[in-house]
Amino acid sequence: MGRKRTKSGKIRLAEVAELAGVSPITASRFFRNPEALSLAKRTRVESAAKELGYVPNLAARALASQRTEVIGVLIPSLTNNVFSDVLRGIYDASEGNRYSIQLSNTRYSILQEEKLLRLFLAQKPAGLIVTGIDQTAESRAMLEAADCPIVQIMEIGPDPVDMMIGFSHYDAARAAVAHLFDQGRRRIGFVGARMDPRVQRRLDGYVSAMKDAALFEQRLVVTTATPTSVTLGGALFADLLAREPGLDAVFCANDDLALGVLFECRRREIGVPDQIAIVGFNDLEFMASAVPTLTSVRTNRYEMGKTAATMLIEAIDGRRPEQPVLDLGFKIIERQSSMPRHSESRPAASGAGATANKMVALPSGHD
Amino acid sequence: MGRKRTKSGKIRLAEVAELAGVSPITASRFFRNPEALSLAKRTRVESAAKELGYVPNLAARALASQRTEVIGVLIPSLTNNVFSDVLRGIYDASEGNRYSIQLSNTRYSILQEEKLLRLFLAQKPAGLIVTGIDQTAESRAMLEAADCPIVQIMEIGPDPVDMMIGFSHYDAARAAVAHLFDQGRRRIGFVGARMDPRVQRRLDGYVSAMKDAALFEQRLVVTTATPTSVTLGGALFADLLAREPGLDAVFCANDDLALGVLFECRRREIGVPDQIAIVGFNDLEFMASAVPTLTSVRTNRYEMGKTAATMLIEAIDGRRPEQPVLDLGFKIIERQSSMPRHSESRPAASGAGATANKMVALPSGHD
DNA sequence: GTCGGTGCTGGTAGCGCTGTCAACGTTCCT
DNA sequence: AGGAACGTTGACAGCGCTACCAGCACCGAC
Repeated sequence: MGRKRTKSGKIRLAEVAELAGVSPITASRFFRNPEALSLAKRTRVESAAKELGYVPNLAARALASQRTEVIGVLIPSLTNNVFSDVLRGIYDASEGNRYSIQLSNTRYSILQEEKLLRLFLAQKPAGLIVTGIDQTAESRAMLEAADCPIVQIMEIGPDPVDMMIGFSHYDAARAAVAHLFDQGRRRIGFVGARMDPRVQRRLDGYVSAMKDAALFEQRLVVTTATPTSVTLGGALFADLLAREPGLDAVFCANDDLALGVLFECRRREIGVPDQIAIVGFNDLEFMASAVPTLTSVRTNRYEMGKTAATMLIEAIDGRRPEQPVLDLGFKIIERQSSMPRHSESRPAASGAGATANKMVALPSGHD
Repeated sequence: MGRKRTKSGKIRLAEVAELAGVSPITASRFFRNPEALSLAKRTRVESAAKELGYVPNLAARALASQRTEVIGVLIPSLTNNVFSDVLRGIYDASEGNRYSIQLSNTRYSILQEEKLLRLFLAQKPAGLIVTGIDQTAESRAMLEAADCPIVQIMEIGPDPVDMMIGFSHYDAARAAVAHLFDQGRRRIGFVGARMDPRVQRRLDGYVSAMKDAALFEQRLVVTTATPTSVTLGGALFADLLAREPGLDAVFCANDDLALGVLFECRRREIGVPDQIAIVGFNDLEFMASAVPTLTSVRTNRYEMGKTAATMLIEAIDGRRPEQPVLDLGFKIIERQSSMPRHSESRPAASGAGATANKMVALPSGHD
């Protein structure tokens, strides 16, 4: 392989123990439960380990202890910004403790998820983070039978496998539509892509809110199974507009689509919000910076990942949370794109950068 | 933990061997090197394994064989879109074979990188993917001494540790500036954030191109160590404009900044490209969809990740690539934002969505 | 003074798999 | 026909660590 072959710089636990003048078992305990040692031995082992640069062999530990210190994470996409925030939270929370993250991408396929789950479970993970609540029956059964704590993330539902953290996409969508009603909008379109279960529930929320107001029409809904993108937002909006020229607002299932809609409006010289209001979903960073600034539903993605991993680790360590289901909520961040029609839609020419920055500094979404 | 405790559904290799009527070693070989078995035994072991639902115990395998089937990946950011594309490539390439990805986030700190490297190396990974060429001396030494193939990604340099795949950020930046020269621009500003080594090399490329044309001035450069964002792009551009009102183009170190600049121009009613041309870097999806569409330097991020992982796995399996350093190149994707001044800057009102889509379908950047 | 409890420590015995090497049967060559 | 060469198989001996349980010292309680 062209690479040097080291003798595998093996410093074993036994060597540490020898240098410290204790038995290997005592040394082992030092790494797993230092409080169980007398102070004298603890310091002896500690300095011996440091002196030798000892690093435990995880494979041996896993084999002997019949469990790993791996947290399996199943997410449906690596591309979606939403998941990169969640992941960052998970990785941040797992830092500094002994657990390591094993990530797998289900690509929005519950069959793939089932396969990966089987793989994970076979290695006896310390814990599992899975996305959503729509598993196959088989997956569900495996999760129920799993001998480790499990957190379902991204949304909440009535029947948690174990723990659960997220928010109601249905309620969030209803709130977004209610906001548009408040702004005097009536003919509100829905634009959605990928149509995974969570987007579907956003659609359901939109439909129910529209029906409650007796404003629902099927032609107001444009969706596709295609993965989301900014460009796609523009294309779907074009479709929507062709079907319903009297449109006065669009609720987009995510922010990329919303940005695409905004660009398409600009292309067609449709005033935002004067002619059409736009509301996105997730409140990605650019929403506060667009012109006009774009209203969105803020979701606490980083916090979700971080809390999920923290809860999971606590549970692994035997400290189960008092509250296994956590609703992180959401927050409508009202910006220019959904202001009432007669308000001025464009900010003063200069100093607008400051305006955008001010939007970013709005009260954070931890509701 | 409130979870059922299974008896740990252990089907050992020995049981498979017994059912198949062979020795455990033969069964073991079946999973590692099936060609070494006679066809009869191979099928016997195969069906026995399937019948019992055998899943190998990776910990035991790692312990006995003194090596893992883990590929360590060190990247500086989980937030940055650029890395999510690279990661996706890496994960895609690692699918279907027996290697699993272990990801760690250095957060743009080479000290953190060194720490993580030490951690990884202690577990004897099968291979390593590290970002960039700017390691600490200590890290470099560890990499040199490592007993596994290593791929450095994201850029190429003169002194690979082992394998290397990327492109020259310096050349790419020079090409971007040359493109702006071609379009008749002279007072070209540079906007950069985070200023990690690769952004720094883009700046170096910009500076050298500007100096070659005797057009360089320090005040044309605005940078910050702050992490990048769309909003930040607007703010940095505002700074730049205050320093140099005669500006006629901006080269942005990434696309988020470029989008921020575009929005800021819109806010200030500065025509793009009539007054100011904008060029971004990476060619994220939204660049083709913005209004006007935004010129960018296309980089082959997904391919980079995928190829890196593929090369690495091949090398692990003993098939080292003939060419250990791979330059994936880049490509200037010329769009409206950098058209010459006198051309019409806005497309026809309708059908522009199609235009944007056409841009997306341009010949791919495999130079 | 003996007893049981508590805190700490150590010995024994694997966890499930694979590296090494020897041995076997078969084929091919001379 | 004999032997070497090859392909295939199996026995043995751990990999480095920890679970389990026993043992020791020391304590206070009866």
